Amino acid sequence: MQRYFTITQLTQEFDITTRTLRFYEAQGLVTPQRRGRQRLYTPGDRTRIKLILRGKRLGFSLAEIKEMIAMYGSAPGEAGQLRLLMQKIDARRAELLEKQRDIELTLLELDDVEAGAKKRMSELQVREDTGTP
Amino acid sequence: MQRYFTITQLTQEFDITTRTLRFYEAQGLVTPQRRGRQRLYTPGDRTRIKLILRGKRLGFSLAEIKEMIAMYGSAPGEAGQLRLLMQKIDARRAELLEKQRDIELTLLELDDVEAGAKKRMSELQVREDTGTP
DNA sequence: TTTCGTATTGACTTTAACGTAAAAAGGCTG
DNA sequence: CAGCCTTTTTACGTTAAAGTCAATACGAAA
Repeated sequence: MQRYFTITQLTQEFDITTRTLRFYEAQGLVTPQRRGRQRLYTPGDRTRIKLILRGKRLGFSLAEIKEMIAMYGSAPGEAGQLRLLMQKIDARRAELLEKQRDIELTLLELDDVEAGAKKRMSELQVREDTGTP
Repeated sequence: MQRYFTITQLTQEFDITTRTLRFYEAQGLVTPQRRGRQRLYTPGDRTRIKLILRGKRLGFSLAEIKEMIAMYGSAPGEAGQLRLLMQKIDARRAELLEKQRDIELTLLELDDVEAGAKKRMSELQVREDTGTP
């Protein structure tokens, strides 16, 4: 079981560059430990990186992703803070649900385009079979 | 029934700026007609704008969105082109399905965070009730 | 016709998210 | 210890997607 990951290990695993990971660190999205000057990433850091990349795939900005990650690790807090947290959760959830609908619509449209393409393919096939020019 | 939309009508409907619409036009994503110098958007243009914004919400770049819109309106074409089109469709679909999984995971995590927050809220409530500091 | 408000065009600026290049610092390998 | 490789730091460059600003231009109203 591996305690730490080097920066190059992670860049290879996730297909990103060292520049990217250092940039994320500069933005406060990950804070790897150091052995001397070298960065050492814990499994926890690795998980955060996964979260970041997932957020990016969904079109969130690094600032938004930072906020979401902060939500995950939010301390207990008092009533007001908890209410604020729950508001943020609701807002994010609404966004994600909208994205879900967007995806469904787009998938349906892709189905349509594909159906049309298949139909035209089969028509071409018929012409080949019958020798129609 | 309205034949044309002005640029400001559309900016108000979609909460974007005129600069944005002109930029999309410069990128070849929409091509409104002109009356003199003034832009006139057809319902079809309006639909394309909707598609663009949907694509943006899903994190696609304008270049990708342009490609997808081109797929929708692609001419019949010959067998090779149709096969290429279907490959593109498959690739997009795969991307969208990945985004769907990403969303599901994120929603589950939000549920977790919310559950934790609710629990802490109720604990605070108990302390209030019992007068515990 | 002057004026007012809205549109257009072009140029320049900005922001996020990295890319690229240069210089110095370890660290291991023979 | 010299040579080589990787890593780090610093600084500047780049790209996409607009924002901002200035100079008109147009159409309608007064």
